[in-house]
Amino acid sequence: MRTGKELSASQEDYMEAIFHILDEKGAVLARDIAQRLNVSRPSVTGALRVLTGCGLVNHEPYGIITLTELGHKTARDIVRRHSALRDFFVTILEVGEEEAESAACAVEHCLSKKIVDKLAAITSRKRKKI
Amino acid sequence: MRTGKELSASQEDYMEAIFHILDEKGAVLARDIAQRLNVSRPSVTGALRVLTGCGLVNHEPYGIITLTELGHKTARDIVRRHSALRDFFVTILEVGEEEAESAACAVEHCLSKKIVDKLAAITSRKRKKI
DNA sequence: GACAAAAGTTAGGTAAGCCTTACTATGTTT
DNA sequence: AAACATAGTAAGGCTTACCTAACTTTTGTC
Repeated sequence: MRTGKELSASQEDYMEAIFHILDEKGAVLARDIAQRLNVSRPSVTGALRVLTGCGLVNHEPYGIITLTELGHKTARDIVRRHSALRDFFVTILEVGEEEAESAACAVEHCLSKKIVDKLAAITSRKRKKI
Repeated sequence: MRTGKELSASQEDYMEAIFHILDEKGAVLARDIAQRLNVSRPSVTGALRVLTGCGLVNHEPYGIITLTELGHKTARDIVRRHSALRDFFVTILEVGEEEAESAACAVEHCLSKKIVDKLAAITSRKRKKI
């Protein structure tokens, strides 16, 4: 188990997907992940193995897919970061929803928590003022 | 010549390096690029071939290295984007120079011109006020 | 102009990270 | 127990971006 290792962009995408599917359906099938990420099932299997190895996901072959406590925290952070960025782009930069979303996707994997937090602070300051 | 193709992050780094070396020394050796990017000379040869193919660089084997008009414009944009981001991080987010620099490096390859321009506008607005 | 040093190129290889198709295994449902 | 949906494995491919070793070209110096 390589806990603590930095996740790659695509690994973060998998975490994000699992988090959302869990949220929306209550249970996660590998198939759902594949569909959501536009990826083949074997790719999902591979990703799950790695994420399980990192201590983020609970998963045994043919078993159910859940997030560990650490995984849940991690995924929530990733999702928050994503939202914070999208909100910043929409609220502060005033770009369209769609562009904001894709910019958030692109950037979310390369900014530190510190910087994202500062961006979020700017967004919420403006929201309070208005 | 695949003009118009998006550059990868490392290709942008090469462009940036060439631009800076040209600016500082007036002429570019593959060696200088290698040194600056911490890369082997063969890697530079390969990158130059691709960038030449994209119509950004003028270079024939054993010949001098220059930027095409398009290449110059492209490189200048990349450099501007980099500076704009670093300035935004320093001036608006108030993070340290070093962190700002590395965040700029990380993000510069994934944000649209439009968004970077908006960030730059925020920076210059604040600078005028203060 | 010869020749050594410096610069550049070629050839061949590694590694990470993705992805795929085709096949096999499991497990659930009737 | 058969059939069907779902999951996993095996085997392999592609791309990007590097590397080293060895060779070629250019350049600078006597």
